[in-house]
Amino acid sequence: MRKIAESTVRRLSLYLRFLEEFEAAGVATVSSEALARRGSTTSAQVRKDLSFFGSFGKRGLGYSVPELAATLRDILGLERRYAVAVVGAGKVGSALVQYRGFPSRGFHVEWVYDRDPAKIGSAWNGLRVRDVAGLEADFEEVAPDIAILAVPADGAQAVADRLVAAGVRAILNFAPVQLAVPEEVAVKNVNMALELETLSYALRNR
Amino acid sequence: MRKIAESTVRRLSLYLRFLEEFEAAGVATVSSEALARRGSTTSAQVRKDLSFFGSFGKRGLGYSVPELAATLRDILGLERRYAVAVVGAGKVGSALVQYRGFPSRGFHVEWVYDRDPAKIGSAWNGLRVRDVAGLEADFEEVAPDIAILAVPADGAQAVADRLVAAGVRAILNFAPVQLAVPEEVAVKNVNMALELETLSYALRNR
DNA sequence: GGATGTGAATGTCTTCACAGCT
DNA sequence: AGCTGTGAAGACATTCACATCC
Repeated sequence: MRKIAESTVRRLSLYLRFLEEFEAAGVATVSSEALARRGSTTSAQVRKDLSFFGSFGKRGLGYSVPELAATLRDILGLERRYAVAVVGAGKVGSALVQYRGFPSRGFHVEWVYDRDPAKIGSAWNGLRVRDVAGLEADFEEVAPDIAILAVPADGAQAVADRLVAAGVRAILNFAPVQLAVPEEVAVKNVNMALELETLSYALRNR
Repeated sequence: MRKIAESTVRRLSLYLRFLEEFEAAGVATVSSEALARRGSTTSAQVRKDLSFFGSFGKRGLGYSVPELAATLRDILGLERRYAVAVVGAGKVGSALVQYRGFPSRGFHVEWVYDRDPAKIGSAWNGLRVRDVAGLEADFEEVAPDIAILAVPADGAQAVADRLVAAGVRAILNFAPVQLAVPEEVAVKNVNMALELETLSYALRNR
């Protein structure tokens, strides 16, 4: 398949959200124009984004809401279940473990790790916090599909190395460091200070 | 000033981080090539990013680490202090209130709001959780420079409207909704489910 | 009639490559 | 000699505009 831009994938993900809203509101079909308005983009952008993957609409009519939603779920790989491990049982980890938006989209946190003996063994939203030292042993049979890294900056690379060695192929990284990983591993960084800094720049230049 | 791409601003923010690391390590000058390696980009990209704002290096030598760091702080508007309000005292709000990376970069959380009477009045990291109903009154004299919106999706737009009316010009939005705000207000969205979905897509297509 | 799907045009971002300064 | 700063080229993304189909 031709390489698809990250920005396109993000928009598809947004479109799916809007479609789910339309579906909940009982709307049966939707035009590229309506989707565009909802996501502050243009109808041409919507159609172009979809056209990379096929043609899913009916001319003169628009798109069937449930059909397009199913198609997008398929494109994004959301028809399946993902087992997720959260490493780092601090405040960020805590927020992620009980984040409501995850299970409904197929992301299920099944492991929580920390290295602090005071936290290990405690129950978190029905999950026992495990010792990060046992990570490799735990993943011997089943590794998580996705690991969420929510440890302090200084330990992040070491944990990432171990996750990769244990078979993890996707990491959502909350630590403010640039992880070095083999190219077959997908990494997405979320850096809150950096987001605030882009706001700072925006404030200054308007 | 010419309009600068968001991607450029994000990279500048990263470069600043790397410069601070170099500074801590006692490195006095750095080449565009060294910065590029650190941030997995190219030396041409680094130089081009900087060139939008001026010329800060010495040919044959590179950039003075402390000087370039100061320049970037200036460009990003980080030489000043930002007063931040967090609205929504759930797990995400909690993580943000005590996030270590903020104060060192000039972002100071000074207000925390919720609408749950059980939470209002409790102390959070030295801050009293306030009733969101009193937001307008609290901001009459001084409004926060930046508001972080960490409330559930259904209440987010209403709170955003009130924040804007109260004078807030920048919002970091954690609610999974597309906020409608006047164009003079800067909004950055952080959507964790969406990040996982881009990982899902990446996993599927490799 | 009305909205899609898509080449072509335009606009934006990144990379190249080298003149010019230290 | 080494590395910056920058026009020009190239790659990529968005928008236009219209033929096509329901």
